[in-house]
Amino acid sequence: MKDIINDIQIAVAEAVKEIYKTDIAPEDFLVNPTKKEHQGDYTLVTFALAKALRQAPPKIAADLGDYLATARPWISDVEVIQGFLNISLGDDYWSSRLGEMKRDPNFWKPAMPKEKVMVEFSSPNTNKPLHLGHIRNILLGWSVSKIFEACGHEVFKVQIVNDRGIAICKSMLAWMKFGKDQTPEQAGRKSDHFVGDWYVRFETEFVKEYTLWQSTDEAKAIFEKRTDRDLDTPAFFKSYKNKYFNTISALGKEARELLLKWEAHDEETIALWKKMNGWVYAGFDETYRQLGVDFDKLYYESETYVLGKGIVEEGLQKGVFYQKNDGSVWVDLTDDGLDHKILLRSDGTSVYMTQDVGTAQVRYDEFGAKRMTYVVADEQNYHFQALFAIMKKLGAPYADGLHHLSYGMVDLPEGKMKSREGTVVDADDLMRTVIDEAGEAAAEREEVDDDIIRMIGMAALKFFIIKVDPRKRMTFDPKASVDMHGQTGPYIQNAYVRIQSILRRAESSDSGYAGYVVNEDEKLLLNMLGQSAGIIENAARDYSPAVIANYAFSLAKEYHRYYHEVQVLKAESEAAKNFRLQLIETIGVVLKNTMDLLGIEMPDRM
RNA sequence: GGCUUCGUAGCUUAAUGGAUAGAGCACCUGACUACGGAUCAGGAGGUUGAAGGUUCGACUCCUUCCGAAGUCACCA
Repeated sequence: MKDIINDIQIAVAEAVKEIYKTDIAPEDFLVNPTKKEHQGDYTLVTFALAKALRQAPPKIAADLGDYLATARPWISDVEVIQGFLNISLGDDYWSSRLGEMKRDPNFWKPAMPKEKVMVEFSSPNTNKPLHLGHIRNILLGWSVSKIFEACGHEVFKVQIVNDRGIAICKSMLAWMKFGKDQTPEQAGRKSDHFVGDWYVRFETEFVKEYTLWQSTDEAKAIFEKRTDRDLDTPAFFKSYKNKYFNTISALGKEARELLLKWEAHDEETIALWKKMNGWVYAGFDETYRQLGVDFDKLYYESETYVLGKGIVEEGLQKGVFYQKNDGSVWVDLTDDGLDHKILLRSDGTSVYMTQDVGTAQVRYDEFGAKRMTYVVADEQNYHFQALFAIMKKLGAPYADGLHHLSYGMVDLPEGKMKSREGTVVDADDLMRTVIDEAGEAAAEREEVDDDIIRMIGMAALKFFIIKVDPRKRMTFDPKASVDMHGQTGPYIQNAYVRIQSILRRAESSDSGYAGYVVNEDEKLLLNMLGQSAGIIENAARDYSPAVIANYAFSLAKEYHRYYHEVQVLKAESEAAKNFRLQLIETIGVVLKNTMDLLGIEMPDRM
C-alpha cells in the first residue's frame, strides 16, 4: 500500500509535467503533514521546485493548487501561503484509506528487496554475569534484527562469546582454591553469578595479597626506584598493580600457569573450563529468556581466535599488508585517515584484529550475508573503522555491507559504570526490580496475573533504554526506569489495553461506515497509521530502534487523546461506531507490531 | 596533540535543510455516577554550548572556538 504522501507526490509530479512540461521525480520535493495551525492535511513545500521550474515559489504553489483542485477529485481544497501549498483531502479518500489497511495485513511494514543480514550482539565474557551495558546492547541488537525482518530481510542473529583468556582462569583458580567442589545448586546461586562470584573472590584475594606485599622491603625498594617522582605511595601502587600481577604475585603466577595449561590443552584444565563455562551459559540462557531474545548461532573465541592467519598471509602475498624486519605483519591505513595496524605479532601469533578478519570471512562463507552489523559499544569505534578498511583493502565482496552499530555507554547518576568500581547494575537484579515495581503498581489497582506484571515491568525497562538514540551516552536513572507514566512502555501498553477493552465489548456489526465524515482527530490518526512503513524503513536505514519507539509513543498519545474526545461504543451513529471500531482496531495492530519490533509485549488487559 | 561522537526547558529527550523547536518527568490549575485515571485538558519553563558563514529558510550543512566522552597497545 502506498502512503498518502507518496500519492500526493505523484499527483504533484504529474501536475508539474502538465503545467510546466518539466519532468521531476516524486521524491525530489517535500510533502509534509500540515502544521496544526494551518488549514489543510498535507503541505507541499515548493522552494525545492523553484530552481528547476524557474518560477517564484508562491506562483508555483498557486499554479499547482489550481490544477490539483480541479484535476484530482480526491483533493477537496487547496490554500497557498507563501511558498507552501496546503492541500485538503476529501472525506471519501480518508475513509477509503482505512479500508485499504483492513484489506492488507502487511500495510504497516515496508516491502523491500530481500537481503541476507547478519547482526552480532551481546557478546559477553564468561567470567561475569550480564549487566546494564549488555542490556542496552542486547535490546539494540534484537530490535535491529526485528526491524530488518519487518523490512523483509533474512536475518541471522549471532553472538561471539569471549570464553577464553586470563579472566575465566581467575574464576577457575579461585573455585579450585576456595570452592571445595561446590556447585551452583549447592550454593543456591544462579549459575553465571556463581562463576562471577569466584572471579570477584579471586580479585579480593589478589588485593589482599598485594596489600600485604606493599609493606615488604621488596615493595619499598621498587617504590624508591620509581621513575615518576610525583607519585605518592597509594598512586604508585595503583599504577603498579598490573605489573605486580604479571611478575611478582603468587596468585598471578598460578593464574597465568593455568592459562598456559589451557593453551596446552591440558585435559583436567579443559574439563574444568568446560564445566565452569557451562554454568555460565546456563545462567546466560535464563537471562536471555527473561529478556525475550535468542540467537541463531553462537561463536566462541576459543574457536575463532586462530582464524584469520591464512587471510593475513594471503594479504601479505598480494602486497596489501607488509612485514617488518622482526617478522610482524602490518597494514598501512593512513590513506583512510587511520594509523598502521598490526595483524600478526613478531612471534607469528594473532591479535584481536586478525581474529575479526577471520571471523567475518567464516561467517560470510557460512551464511552468505553481504551485510553484517556489529552491535558494540562506541569505545571500539576505531577498531571497527580499521577492520572495515582492512576488509575493503582485501577486496572482500561484503566489505561495503559491514556496519558498526555503535552505542554510547550507560552512565549511572553517580558516574561511570565500571565493574571494578562496584557500581555495576546487574541485569537479573534490574529485571527483578522493574517487575516488582510493576507488581506494586498493579496491586493498587486490581489483581493481575504474574505474566502481565512481567510484561509491564519489562516494557518499562526496555522502552526506557531503547527510546534514546543509540549514539548518545545515556544516564540510567533507576527511579525513572520503573516509571509507568508518561513517555513509557506501560503508557503505550495502556493505549492498547483500552483498545482491546472496547473491542471486547463491541457487538459485531456489518453495516459498514459508508458516508461517514472523518473528523480532524481521525484524519491525524489515519495519517499516522499510514506513516508506519516509512518509519520502519527509516529505522532500518539509520539502525535506530529509537525512531520506532518515538513513533509508537506518538501514536499511543494521539490515541489516548482521541479516546477522551469521542465515544466509540456510544457513537452518534452506527456508521461512526463502525468506523471508529475499525480505526482503533487498526491502531491496535500498529501499536502491537511496532512494539514487537522493540521486543516489547502487549497485554490485552492490565 | 590526531581522529570519532555528543552539547536542545531544572532533569530525560524529539525534530529527511521547511511554517511559531515537539514531548515526558518534576512544579502549578482543572476533568472520574469511567468504552479502564498507568488517562486527558491547561499553565509556567528555550538566545538549540559560543561566534562567524552558506541558504528564500539552519537545532540540522561549513569554519573556528568552548565543554564532555571515547580512542590512538605485539590488550580484548
